[in-house]
Amino acid sequence: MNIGTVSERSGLPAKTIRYYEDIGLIAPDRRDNGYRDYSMEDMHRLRFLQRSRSLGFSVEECRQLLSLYGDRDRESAEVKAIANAKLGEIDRKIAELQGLREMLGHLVANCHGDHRPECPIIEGLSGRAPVH
Amino acid sequence: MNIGTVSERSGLPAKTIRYYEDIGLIAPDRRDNGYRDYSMEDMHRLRFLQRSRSLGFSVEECRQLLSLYGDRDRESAEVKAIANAKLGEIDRKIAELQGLREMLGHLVANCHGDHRPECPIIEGLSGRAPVH
DNA sequence: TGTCGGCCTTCCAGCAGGTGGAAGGTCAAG
DNA sequence: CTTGACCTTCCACCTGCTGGAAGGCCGACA
Repeated sequence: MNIGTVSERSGLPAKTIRYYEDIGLIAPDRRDNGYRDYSMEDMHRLRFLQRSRSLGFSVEECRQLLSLYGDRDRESAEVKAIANAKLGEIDRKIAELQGLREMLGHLVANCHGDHRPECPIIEGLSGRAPVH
Repeated sequence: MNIGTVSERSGLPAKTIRYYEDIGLIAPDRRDNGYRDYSMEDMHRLRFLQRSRSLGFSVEECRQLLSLYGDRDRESAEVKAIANAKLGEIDRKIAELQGLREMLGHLVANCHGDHRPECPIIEGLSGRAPVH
C-alpha cells in the first residue's frame, strides 16, 4: 500500500505517518522506486496510533502501548497501569479547567460589557480586586 | 527592581520574563551595568500576564488584554468579548476531555489488569473491538 | 513518443510557549 | 581579593506535528 492509501484508511495525514517513521514508531518496506510500502500489519499499527493519540496518550506512551500491543506475553496489568495514569491526568486537567471556568465566568458575569471603561475582568486580571 | 525580584513577586520564571520582553510584551529600563530595571508598572503588567496566562489566555490574547489594560478609553464590551470567547473554548475543552474520560474509563473498567495478556484496552485501541 | 496531473521522495523551516545550558560580566560580603 | 549569587546574551531543545520547495515516478491520453 502506498502512503496515500494508508493515510486515508488510518485517518492520519501522510506527513504525520512519515513523522512517525522518523521517530521510529513504524518501519514500512520500500519499493525499488523508493516509495514506502505498507503491510496490513503496518496499517493496524497506524490505526492503533491514531486511536491512542486521539485518546490523549502522548507519543511516548503510544510507543509503550504499541510495544505491548505487539507482545504476546504482555500482562494486561501493565497496559491498565498506563491507561489508569492517563485517566488520572485527564481528571486533573478537567478539574483545572473547571476551576478556570469558574473564575473566568465570575469575572465575565460581573462585567457590564458596554461602552464604559470600567471592567471587573481587567481589574480581576490585574490583581487589584482579587477573585477567589 | 532586578529580574530576580520581579520573578519572585510576579510568580514568573526569569527566563519567561526575558522571553516576554523578546516578544514585545514588556520593555523594562536598563541600568548602566546592563541589568534590567523593572518599575512597579512593569510589575503590574507581569502579574497581569501571569494571571491571564494561568487563566488560559494565549500569549496573543494577553497582548490584546494588556493593551486594553493600559487603555483609559477602552470599552468594557471589548474585554468581555475576548473573555467570553475564551470561556467558550474552555467549555469545549472540558466537554472534549469528558468524552475522552468516558471512553478510556470504559476500557479500563473492562480490563482485568492481571498477569494474563488478554486486554480490552489494547483491543479497543487496535479497533478490533470498537468502543462507542 | 511526449506530456500532464497526481502521486511520491527528501529536506528545511516554523508554530506555541517556553526551558536548559554555556560562557562570561557584576556585585556585595567576608 | 576571592567567592558565590546574581545578571547578561546566545543558541539549542522540547512536543507533535505542518507547510513548502525542489525534484522523481507513474498511468492515462493524444
